[in-house]
Amino acid sequence: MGYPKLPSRQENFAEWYNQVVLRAELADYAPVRGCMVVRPYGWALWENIQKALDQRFKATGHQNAAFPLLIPMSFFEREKEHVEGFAPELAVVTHGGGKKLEEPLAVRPTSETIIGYMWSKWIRSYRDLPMLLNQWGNVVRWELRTKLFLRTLEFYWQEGHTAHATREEAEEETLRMLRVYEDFAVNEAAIPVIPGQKSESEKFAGAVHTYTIEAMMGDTKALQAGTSHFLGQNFARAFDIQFLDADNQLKYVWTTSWGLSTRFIGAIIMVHGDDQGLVLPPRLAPIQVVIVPIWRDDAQRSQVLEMAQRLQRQLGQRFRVHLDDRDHVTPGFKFNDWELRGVPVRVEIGPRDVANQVVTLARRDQPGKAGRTTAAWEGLEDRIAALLDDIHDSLLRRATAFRDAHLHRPETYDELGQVVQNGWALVGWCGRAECEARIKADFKATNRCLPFVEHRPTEAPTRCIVCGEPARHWAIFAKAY
RNA sequence: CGGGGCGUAGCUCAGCCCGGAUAGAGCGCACGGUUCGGGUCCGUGAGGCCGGCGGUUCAAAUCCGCCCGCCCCGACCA
Repeated sequence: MGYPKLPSRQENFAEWYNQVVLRAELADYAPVRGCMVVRPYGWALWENIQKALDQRFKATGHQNAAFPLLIPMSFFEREKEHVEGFAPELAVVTHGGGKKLEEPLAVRPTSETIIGYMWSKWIRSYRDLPMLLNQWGNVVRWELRTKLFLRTLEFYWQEGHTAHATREEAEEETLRMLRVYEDFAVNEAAIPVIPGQKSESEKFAGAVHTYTIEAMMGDTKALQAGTSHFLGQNFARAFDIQFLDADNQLKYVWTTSWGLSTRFIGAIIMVHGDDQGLVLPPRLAPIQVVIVPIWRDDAQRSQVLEMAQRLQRQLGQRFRVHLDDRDHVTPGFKFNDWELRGVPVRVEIGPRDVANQVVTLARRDQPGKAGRTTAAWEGLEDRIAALLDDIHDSLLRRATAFRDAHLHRPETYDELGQVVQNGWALVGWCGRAECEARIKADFKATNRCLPFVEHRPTEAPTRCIVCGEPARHWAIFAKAY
């Protein structure tokens, strides 16, 4: 009978997710609780994410660097809110080389402190600014409840860190990078996101304010898919990062940080996946085109394989192509297998196709007969290029329609409670933490963000959905990962 | 850390209540053949310290105690 079917997304979304990750061989559980191994297919996806982001970071003037994994414990105590936020989830090295260390070392949960420390040595003059750095690396946060990709004790990410001479410049940078994330999410991952500002209670520990891109998963829960923080002078003061400005005055720098992690892979899975498994956005898919040859006997086998290999070479010039020439599994098995792995386009070639100088194209976003067409060898590359773009567009359209269909504007507190059971609520909010806390306590929904202007109603909000006092913001409340 | 559940083959599980001899099934894996346009079929085979430690007993996967680990729900979170 082969493999058991995946649980459907409808019946058990959480289990569907786990099974997809494991069976598509994106990742596996590591021997330590809460840690994961990213398998080659998952890592290839991450590498494509890295490329797409890194290119954007370079284009906006950033350089990559690498700061160490181990940070003196005392660094975390220099910024009050930062230590309060991160102390509970620090992993600490107390011994080295068989001896107890004089000062324990924290395994970085994020690198503001060590980078701040280094900057205090490097930055002397306004001519040294802006300092625009990024690092690709891993961090450790001792989370209590973990889930593959979404929340693991160790995760991979990029963290950008910048220092500026003025507040305005730093604020601009914070928003610029949020928009870079938005552009990446939409144009590479086909994930529609709502950019916005985090409330006081949801912002990063040590930030003046935090911006986020929020994405709706297939079960309507929200996922913070990327964040950008304006850190003000908090870390500059904590680490004494001062520069001599053009006016000969000694000033503290203004800093930012922004990050996007392997969690984003979880977003890709949960936004696009279907009951057959993964559906990867074409621009990030490790394999964009898989060729499945079909034959009956040895004569057909050699004929079809030869053509399949030619196609592989030809298409390989423009796309990431894989030829599945395994001869111990049937074509039907391969169809299911590659659908599970989310490959956007499948090229089937059998004896009939060879005779007619055509192939059968199957698009992953439309499983079954609906997504199948016949295409001539002539001009196949252009045909596939157009198909990949079309798949990207339709994934984005589908995800946007889904999100909009589940983004509601409840009028009453009770309605809010209803709506967040299966969607997001866009409501007026007075800005007080008590009201946020009450929604969380009553409905398990949190304040995801105060959406930017293009994502809020044109009119001003009237009353806070909770207390009825005059509203100061439009806010999105939702259950979240 | 509080509440609930579960640890037997790579995976999913049966056996445990009511102790008994070489511990089973399906899938997966290996080999041979067959098949190949939607998860082929048949045969042969490999694979287990029954989570760990201790106790009860002539005898423990099975009964008792302690420990460890995992999953789900809460508190915490990229």
